[in-house]
Amino acid sequence: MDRYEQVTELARRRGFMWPSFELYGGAAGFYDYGPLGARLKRRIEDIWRRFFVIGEGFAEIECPTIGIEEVFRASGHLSGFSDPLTECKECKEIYRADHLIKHIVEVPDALSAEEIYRVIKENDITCPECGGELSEVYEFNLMFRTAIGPGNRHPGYLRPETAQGMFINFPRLLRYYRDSLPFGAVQIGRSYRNEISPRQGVIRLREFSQAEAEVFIDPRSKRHPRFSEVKDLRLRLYSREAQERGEVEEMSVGEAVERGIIAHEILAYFVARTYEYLLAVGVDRERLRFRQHKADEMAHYAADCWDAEVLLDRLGWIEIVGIADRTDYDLRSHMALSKANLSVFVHYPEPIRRKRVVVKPDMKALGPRFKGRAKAIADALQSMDLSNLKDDIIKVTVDGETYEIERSLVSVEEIEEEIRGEEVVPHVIEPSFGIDRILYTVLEHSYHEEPVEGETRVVLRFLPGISPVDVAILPLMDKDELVEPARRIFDAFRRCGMLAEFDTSGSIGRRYRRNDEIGTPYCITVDYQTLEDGTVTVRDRDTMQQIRIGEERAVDVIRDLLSGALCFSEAGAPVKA
RNA sequence: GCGGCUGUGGUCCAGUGGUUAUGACAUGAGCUUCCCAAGCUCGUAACCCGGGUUCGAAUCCCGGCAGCCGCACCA
Repeated sequence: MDRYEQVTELARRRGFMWPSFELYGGAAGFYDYGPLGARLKRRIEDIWRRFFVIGEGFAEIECPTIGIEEVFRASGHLSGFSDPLTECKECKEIYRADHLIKHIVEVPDALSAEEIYRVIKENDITCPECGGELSEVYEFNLMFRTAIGPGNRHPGYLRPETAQGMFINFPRLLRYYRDSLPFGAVQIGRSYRNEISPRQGVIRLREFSQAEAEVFIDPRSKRHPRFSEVKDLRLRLYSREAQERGEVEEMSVGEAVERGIIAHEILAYFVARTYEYLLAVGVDRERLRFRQHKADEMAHYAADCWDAEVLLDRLGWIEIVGIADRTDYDLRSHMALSKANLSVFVHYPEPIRRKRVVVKPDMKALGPRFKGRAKAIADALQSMDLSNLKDDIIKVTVDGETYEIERSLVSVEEIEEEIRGEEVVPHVIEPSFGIDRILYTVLEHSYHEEPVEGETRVVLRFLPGISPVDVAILPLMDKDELVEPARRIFDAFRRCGMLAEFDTSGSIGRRYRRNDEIGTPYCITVDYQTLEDGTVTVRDRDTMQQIRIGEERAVDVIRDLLSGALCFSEAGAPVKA
């Protein structure tokens, strides 16, 4: 059994996660989170909120998971998110149809399925494996399609990313942020991709959870005001050049920007915050690196892109976060299709005063004379170079026809104007997190086995605040005189909103092991001494050491231990082994 | 999707064309003043699904589903 198997087996058995629809034989690409997994996921998401919603001040929104066709036409998912496939009629092998005609057509991407099929036919292309005849080319789109309302007139698509919700709400968000850049909006939610063959448990799912931030910035400056907070963080970077050499470099974020390894401060800032977040949920620093996309693997619009990758036992280096500079691609696409103005008016610090020469056609005269064409002619006059306006008769050509205008009908004035700012289309920096992959990584990186008196102890070393259960309350034995005070303590925890478990079953040692296996950081045991002096023991998951504290302090001590305000060895009197 | 391997209680695994399908661990009840998976008693719990062959199928055959590995795919 390798680590992947051990972790997934534990996860299934103890209620973290398991394949969906097991009752009916299952369906690949779908996973359920059980009682512990759902809590763990919520905690991972809540820490994400602490970083990006609270820490960065990005507003969290929630949009439908079904989108209408226009959204995905603009985003490019309708055309670019599908692959043209063809199948060999003999050996049933499936090929990317566009790959088969690469040597004939320069840009196969531009062709429709029918056109690709025609090229295949005309060039007698056959199955590369067996030489058999190829089937018609069909589009396989990775988006799930459905119908909105009865009939098929309004197709809907399950969103393949949460990002579009932020883009299409840009005007509302901009108003919310009182018309000023930069600002960010985030969404945590489900996305859907109809993967051809999902594998590896929760690593490639057809329905998965993303946490995405879209940070709208002024494209004229890619500096970040809080860059100094992160510039000394040292990260493992696997840049394009480093990948050529095959070795990861460790350097500070500031150095990476100075040397031009990370494109700019803002991108680097979010790489750094991502690093801090991943450590905060329990990703192992030694098994984490940031890898830059190579030019050919980057989405065509992206200016630079860095993935956070983690090392997993069976699967190798896996992408768990992507941080991309999407430039203004998305907003411009939506502008083009929706005709809405998605730019922002940015004020200059000081208005710029500028002299300008303006051409003013005499519309009183031009209007009656040229009627419907007057506007076009006036526009043409205004866009003419001043040097052409010197003659007594000015010749203007509009739509192939030439008109003669007397010079007297055109006045030229020099005016001084004040320019207070300009319209910019914001660029977007997008940190995009795969929550399910992060959750699996946290499980695997937390998983430890250690020998204890000839037995193997399995411990999930979750960071405090991540573990699905905060504390377990255990009567030493299942006796009324011990159970009653233990219940009292248990209730106190519940009243304070902490996740406590109560367990009387089996020997005390067995219960400690059970809690180790699900990562409960502390166990409180009520024993016979509790009845005498009102103290209980607190046992630390990682060291298995114990201290004694007064029963009435239990809630406070555990809370402070979890928050890090208190250190275990100083929280109470040590218990002799 | 293709090819190979696999599918037995919650978990891991044994096994056979024929009565009531092994075992371990886990789990429930109980006993034991029990602090690191101890012991004892009793219990719960399984042959992936569908079809075929057969007097009889969990076992053989076919199909499906799922998992693993390889290929392809991975915006």
